[in-house]
Amino acid sequence: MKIINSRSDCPISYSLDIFGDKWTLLILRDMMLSEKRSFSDFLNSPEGIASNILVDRLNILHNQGFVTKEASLLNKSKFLYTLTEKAIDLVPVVIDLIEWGEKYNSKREPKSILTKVVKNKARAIKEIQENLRKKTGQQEVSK
Amino acid sequence: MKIINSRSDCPISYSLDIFGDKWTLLILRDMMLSEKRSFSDFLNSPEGIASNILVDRLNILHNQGFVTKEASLLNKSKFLYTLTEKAIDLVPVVIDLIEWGEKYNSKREPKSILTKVVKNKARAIKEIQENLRKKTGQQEVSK
DNA sequence: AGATAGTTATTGCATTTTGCAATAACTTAT
DNA sequence: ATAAGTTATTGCAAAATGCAATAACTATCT
Repeated sequence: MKIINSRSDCPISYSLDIFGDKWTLLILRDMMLSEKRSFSDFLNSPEGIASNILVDRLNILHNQGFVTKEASLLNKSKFLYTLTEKAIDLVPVVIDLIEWGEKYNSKREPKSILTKVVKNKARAIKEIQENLRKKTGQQEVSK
Repeated sequence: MKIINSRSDCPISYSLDIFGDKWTLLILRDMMLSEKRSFSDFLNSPEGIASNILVDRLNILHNQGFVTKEASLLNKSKFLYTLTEKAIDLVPVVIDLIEWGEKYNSKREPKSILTKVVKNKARAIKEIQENLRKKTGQQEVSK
C-alpha cells in the first residue's frame, strides 16, 4: 500500500494529499453523477485517462477507503467499484466544483445539473447522496 | 503565459485543469482564511512549498485572474496579492474541503472554523466572502 | 557608508510523476 | 477456434516536483 505522507495537520492539506491531482476527482465524479462503476467505464470517459494512471488511482481510492471493489456476478473478469460514505461525503465538493466551473468556463453554457443545483443546492446534494447510498452492496442490473 | 489545455468540457475537469494539484488551493486557503497576501507569507506556510513552485503557481493564479498583484506601499520589494471574485467564488469548495478533512483525518480533532461552519455553513461562507471583498484595493495596515 | 536582513525570484540537478503505446493474462461472446 | 472485452503491466520519453544554492533588489541598523 502506497504511503501518503501528510504535509501538515490542515484539513485542506490533508484532503489534497489524497485527491489533489487532475484525475482522482474525475473518477469519483463518474461514480457520483453517472452510472459508471468499472475500470473500463472510467477508461472510456471523455478526458482519456491512461490505464496505468487509472490503476494507480483506483488502488489509492480503494486503499484509502473511498470505494469498495467486488467482482461482477454477470462478468467474472469485471470488477464493480462502489462509493463508501467517505466518498459520498465529497459530493458537496464536487457539486461546488461544477457550480464554479460552469460559471467561469466561458467556452461553455450552463447545462442540466447546474440549474437544478443552483435553485436548491442543499436539496440536490442530499438527493444525490441518498441515491448513492442505495447502491451500496448492489450489483449490476444488466450489461 | 502558460497555456492550459482542457481535457473535456466538463466543469469539474475544467476546474481541475487549473487548480487540480497539491499546492494551488493551499495558496488560496492562505488568502481566504489567514491574512497572508505576499510571496513570503505563502513560503512560510507549514506545508513548506518550494520557491520555484510558488512562483509558478502565483503566475498561474495571476494569469488566470484569480488574484491581482500590486506593489506594497510600505515595502517596495514586496508584492501584495488580492483575491478576485473568481477566487472568492471558490470559498464554498475550500469550506467543504475543511469539513471533509476534519471529519476523515483521524489524527486530528475538530477545531475552530469547523464548529462555526457546521452550525450554519451558508452563513459562514457568506461572511468569509463579504470580508474578502472588503480587501479589494486595500493595502497593508502595518508591517 | 557598510553590513545585515528581507523579499522575490532563477538556476541546476536529481527524483518523481505523468503520458503514451504495446502487450499480457484472463474471461466472454460468436 | 477466433475475436472481443476487461484489467492490468511494462518500457520509455516527457513533464513536474523537490531541494539547495544563489542572484538581484530593497530595507534596516549601526
